[in-house]
Formats: sequence, C-alpha cells, structure tokens
Amino acid sequence: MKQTPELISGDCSECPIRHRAVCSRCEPEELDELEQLKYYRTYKAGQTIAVRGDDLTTVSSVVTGTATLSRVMEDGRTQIVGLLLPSDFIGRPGRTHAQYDIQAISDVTLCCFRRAPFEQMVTRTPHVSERMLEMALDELDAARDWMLLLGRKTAREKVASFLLLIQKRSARPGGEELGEDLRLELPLTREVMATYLGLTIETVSRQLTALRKDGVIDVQGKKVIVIKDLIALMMESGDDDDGGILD
Amino acid sequence: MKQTPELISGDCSECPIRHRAVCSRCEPEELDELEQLKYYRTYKAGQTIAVRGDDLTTVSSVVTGTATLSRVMEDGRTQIVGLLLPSDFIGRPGRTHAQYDIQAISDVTLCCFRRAPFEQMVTRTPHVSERMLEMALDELDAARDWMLLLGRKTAREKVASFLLLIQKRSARPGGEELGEDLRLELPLTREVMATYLGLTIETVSRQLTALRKDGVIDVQGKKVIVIKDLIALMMESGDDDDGGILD
DNA sequence: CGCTTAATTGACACGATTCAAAGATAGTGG
DNA sequence: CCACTATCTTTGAATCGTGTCAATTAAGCG
Repeated sequence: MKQTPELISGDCSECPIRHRAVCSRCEPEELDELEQLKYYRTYKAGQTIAVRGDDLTTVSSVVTGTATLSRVMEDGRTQIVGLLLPSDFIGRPGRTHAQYDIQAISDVTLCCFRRAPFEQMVTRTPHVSERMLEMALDELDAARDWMLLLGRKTAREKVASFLLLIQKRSARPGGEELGEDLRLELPLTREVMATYLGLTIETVSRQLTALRKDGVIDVQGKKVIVIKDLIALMMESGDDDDGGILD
Repeated sequence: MKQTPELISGDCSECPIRHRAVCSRCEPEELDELEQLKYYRTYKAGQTIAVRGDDLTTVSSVVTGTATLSRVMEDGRTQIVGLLLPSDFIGRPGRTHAQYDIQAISDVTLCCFRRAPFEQMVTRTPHVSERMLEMALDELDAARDWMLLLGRKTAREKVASFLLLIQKRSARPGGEELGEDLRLELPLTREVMATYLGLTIETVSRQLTALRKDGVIDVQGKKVIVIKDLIALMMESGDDDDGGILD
C-alpha cells in the first residue's frame, strides 16, 4: 500500500479537481469563502469512510483516489451502486444520514466541509447549487445506464461494458485517439468488479478468460488489461451508440 | 381506454401537484411567471412521449397519470429505468436530447414549458433550482436502490419489492395505518412489471402465483392485488429496514 | 524464497429464461 | 345480453446461464 503522499496545497486554484468539482463554477471570491471552510482528510485503501445510517456531519469532494458506494442486504449480498472518482461529491443537502456504505478502494483524499456552513454557503452561491444539480443529473444518467446493465445484460456483456467504462474514465483527454491508451490499470480486485456488475468473482474471472481466448483483450497479471480489439469489445458490450446524444 | 377527462384549471394554486413539483417552493410572484409559460399536453395510454435522441424542445412535469423511462438495446432487450408519477419532472437543464424512451402507460397530462425560457427562469429563481436538485437526488437514491434489486435480488424478492413500492406510492397520506389500504390497483401490465424488474413476464406471473399460494397476497383479476400479510411481504422483499434514515 | 491472498478452473446445482400451449379477461358487435 | 375475438396471463417442460462449492494455480510481498 505504498503510495507517494500527494501533497495538496491549501490553495483551491491549484486543486486537481478545480475544474470539475462542485466548486468549478465559482468566482474567486466564492472560492475564498470555500477555502476557509474546507479541510482535507485521507483514508487508506480498504478503509471504511461511512456506513449506512451514519450521521453525516460533513460533506466532501473526492480529490484523489477511488471509493465505492454500496448497498448491503441483511444476508450479506452486496451491490456497488456508484463509483466515486476524483471530483465526485459525497453527501447531499438536507440529508443528515448516510444512505450507503462508502469505502476507499485506493488511498483517498477528501476535501471536506462541515455540513451546516456548507449548506448556508450553497444557498447563497447559485454557482455551487447549479453545479451540484448538473452533477446529480449526470450521476442519475449513469445510474440508469447501469440499471440496464444489471437488469438485462449477460455476464460477458457486463464485463465488456465494465472494461469500456474504465477505459473511458482513465483516458487522458487528447492523445489517446492515437490508439495506445488501451492498457488499463485496474485499481480494482475481481471482487469489486463482481460487486459492481451484479456477478460473482468466478463469473467475472471466467468472462475475462473467455474474452482473452477470443483475442479481444489481454490479461497481464492481476491488475493490467490490454484491449487488443476495441471495436470487438464495444460489440461485446451490447451498447448501441449514443445516437449523437452528447450534449 | 376510457377515462374521464380531468379538467385542469390554468390556475397553479389549484394544481394537484402544487406542493410536490419543481414549483412547490415558489412564491406567488414566481408562480405567476411560470403560469405564463406553461401549457398542458395530454397523451393516451400506450402513446410514446419521446424516444431516445429526440430533440427536447420542452421540459415538463407529470400532472396526472403514469409514464415510464426506459432504455432499449439493439436486439430489443428493454429495461425500465424510472417510473414517472405525478409531480415527477421530465427533461433537464443543459441537455437538448432525450436520454431515454418515455411512454405513457396510463393517460397522462403534462405541464410543459419551452426549454429556453424555463432555463432562464430557473437561473433567476433559486426556489426552482433548489427543488430540482432535491428531486434529482431523491431520484438518484431511488435509482440506486433499484440497482440493488436488479443486481442482487431473486425473482421472488423483486416481485415482493415491487408490490411494496406500489403500495407505498399509492398510499393515501394518513389513514392507511388503519390497515386496509392494502388493495393495490395496478395500472401496469405484467409486461411493464417484468420490464421494470429485469425479469420475463412468465417469471413475474409465477412469482405472483407463488406468493398467492403462500397466503401473502391475493390476486383478483388482472389488475387488483390485495396484500394479505404485509409483514410477510416485507420479509420476502429482502429489504432491511432503513436504519432510521428518514430525513 | 516461502507465505498469504487473490484469481482461475472444474463439476454440479439451481433459478430464470425460452418455447409452447391452454386459460382468463376485457372489449366489440350482433 | 351473449358470443366472439384479441390480448393478456398462467402453466408446463426443457434448456441455458450463472451461482455454489471445492480444488488448484498464480501473483505479490515480506
């Protein structure tokens, strides 16, 4: 679990998620206000950030690392219902208790705000609430796409869709259309994949093997997957194109 | 498909969804402004309201009736990703194309606004955008709960959960703790149920039969289901309680 | 280099789907 | 008012995909 401790300056203008988080639309003076409220908190990989029912005294943005949102049934069956990546927001106005379990799956840094002052701030600064609405609606779309996957896709389609999701999210903007950003470094175990896809570990493993044998991907060790045939993988995922809906 | 045409006055203060829709927090003068923009549009049961990719020139609130949001795969597999009930909102700021197919499953009346003027209005009236954020986050929670259902629940649990969902939503506020609002009039065919639950029609039918044979429910004709044992049904649904998270 | 944990593979079981047919229901017209 | 018809629902039998349980292999770390 060694990881270079990423030193994060207190200066919001230097923040790696400056342009995407809830604060992305803020004017300099609004940023100043946020800057006074915020503080950082870090979690190690595997650590629990919150469990369902917890009193949420803070809200936060993910600055670095990855966390999962999940729901657990009484008998232990678990479904990951969201992946929290840098710039994603944790908590919501008007809700004092956590609805989901939140776990760090890599080392995570959060930019935290005490809830009450943050909520006051939000009502005063439309730039924050506008951005929060936009982010919430994006998450809603993502959740609904995932519902299609969970409800209707086969195991093979699920795994293919997952690899494409990771590929899209880890793509460095600009440059990868040259073709060779198709090497995925998964920060995730098979268990996390399975829990996200509504499958078992064994099934995920079998589907990866099958895709490898069919020449679509290459599996190198536990954490690296190379997409050998992106077009084929897209076909396997069962997704149609977006019909030109990329507002 | 006969249905008494519900005459809806143009007066927002008389509106059946006045207290729950995006406009619920508006001051009288804000309502006046909305009133000038709005117009009603009706759809018959079964009619398509929008298909994925459509140019959305309007946004709207459901006033009466029920509609579904769904995603369809190329080969026809379909998943309903949301139920639109009175007060639910259709469309989103900053998005010009429909992301989902929208279909009326009963006769539906929408309160419509042309998109551009509505968006301008929203930026000026925080009461609307606040409410939209709240509603979006509620929908997100509902979507995530549904992900647990789709990913991890058995067919029997899915059907039980569905009946409880309908029961909760059709419960008249106050009064049903006397016990006998447990007669559900489903406006839905088995097909809609199946498409919502990620199952086939046959499986839904079998599970309803099984629940009936076990004395949990009673099925009267196609559209009426009586919950004979609510506690048992809750057990069957696989949901734990909410841990006291009812903000 | 060995040890611990994660991942893979295999055999089998079970639940849900598929395909097919019969039964019930609601709407229509005589 | 009843028969007729189209549609929806239920039921049955066989199949297929994924889960379960168990054993083996590989990877990563001290």
